[in-house]
Amino acid sequence: MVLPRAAKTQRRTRIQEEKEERILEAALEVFSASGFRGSTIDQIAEVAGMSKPNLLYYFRTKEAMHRALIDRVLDTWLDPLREFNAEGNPVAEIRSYIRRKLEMARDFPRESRLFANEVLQGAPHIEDELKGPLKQLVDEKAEVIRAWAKAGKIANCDPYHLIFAIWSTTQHYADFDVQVRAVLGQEHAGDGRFEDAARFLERLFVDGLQVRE
Amino acid sequence: MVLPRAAKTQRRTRIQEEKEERILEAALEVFSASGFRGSTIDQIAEVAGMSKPNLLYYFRTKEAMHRALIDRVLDTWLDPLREFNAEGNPVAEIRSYIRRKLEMARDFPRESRLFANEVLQGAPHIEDELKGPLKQLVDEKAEVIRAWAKAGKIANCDPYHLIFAIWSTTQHYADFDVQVRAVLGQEHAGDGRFEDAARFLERLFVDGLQVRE
DNA sequence: TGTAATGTTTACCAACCGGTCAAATTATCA
DNA sequence: TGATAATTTGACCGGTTGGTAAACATTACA
Repeated sequence: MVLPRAAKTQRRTRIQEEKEERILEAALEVFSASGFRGSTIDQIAEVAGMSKPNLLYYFRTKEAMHRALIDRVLDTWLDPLREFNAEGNPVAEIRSYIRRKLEMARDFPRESRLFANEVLQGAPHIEDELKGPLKQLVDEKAEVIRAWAKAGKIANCDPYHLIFAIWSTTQHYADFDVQVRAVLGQEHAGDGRFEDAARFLERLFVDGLQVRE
Repeated sequence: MVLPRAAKTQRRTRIQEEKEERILEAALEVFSASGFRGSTIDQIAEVAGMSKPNLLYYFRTKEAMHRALIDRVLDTWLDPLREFNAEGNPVAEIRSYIRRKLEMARDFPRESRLFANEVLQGAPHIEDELKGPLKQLVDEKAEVIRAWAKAGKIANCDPYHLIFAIWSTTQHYADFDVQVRAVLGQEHAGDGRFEDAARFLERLFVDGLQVRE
């Protein structure tokens, strides 16, 4: 009998886990570099070191691979925002949020580009995630920031646009890496630009959010 | 005789100008939404209301269309940075730069996404522009900012990362529009988010760059 | 060990895609 | 107006792409 995909939902064998892992890793590599439409199953198969039909044995369609990848990565991607703590010191919380986001841009640029590609092209596959879990989480943290501002702990500012500003400035170093490198030139070959960025951004946001007399 | 593309370089007829205009407009629409690889000539042809071979009569290849589009748009896109004036008041200059960039994100989001798509996927077609004209312009303006900082007119900060921060925060509202809308929800249906963003960003950068005692 | 389920591959298909060609149509201008 | 050049189109081509069918190989397990 051939009931591969149906059986999978019941119990996963060692082989299944290994292969699905390898496929998703390869899919991340390819999708993040070329976007959904720009990527081909053959490319992913080659990176994964498997044949195309073999990939399609584990994921019925290209879309299914993409979806599985999104689902797996989205949670991790939002972790830094989740750690945002209402009880902590506001300035320290914002500072460490920036730092964590920058570390992710440095260490997981493919994940960042995966979402950037997706959102840039109208988010055809993740609309629900944006309007659901993402919005919910941001609403919650925005409320925290608003409370801080009301209590006079930080300057009065629009919490949503603050979050957007932190997202955009930090993810910029992953998504637009080529541009950043091109502008900075050869002398910033290593990871030094991330430290420079951290210094600049922490200062910008901390000073920019200081309560003005 | 059929010498279409050769003749074009000598003098352009009314029809040629009109059609090339229509094609590039359609190309902007399609390329900005799907990236280079994700776009097809058929899509562009349909948007332009012309047949595919007709398009290829004016632009020999898909790449030629893309290149012509990039060349046409890049100059306009860098205009706000060019207007950055060394003689002006530093805070006012930065403030109006932010404002102009935000206006462009609002009024020309397709142009922004065109470049975002390109850079995100490794800038395969605009590498030269990034390392040449763009870097040159940024170097020049970075020097201006550095001089301001040295003269104590603004806080001491890395001028390159300041420019990156302004780019990323403003272009975010064009490139990640879907996400911004999803998070803000229906209540921000109109262009109000741009005014909120302007208020927030101007204040963030102005206060963040104030000279600290 | 045998056998049924799981995993892999080869060969293939229909749709799509970038691009060509030659014929047909339209504009230009002497 | 007529001839010549410029423009437009339909038919087509070879290569690619997402996906399938079925034969073959391997694993798990009674």
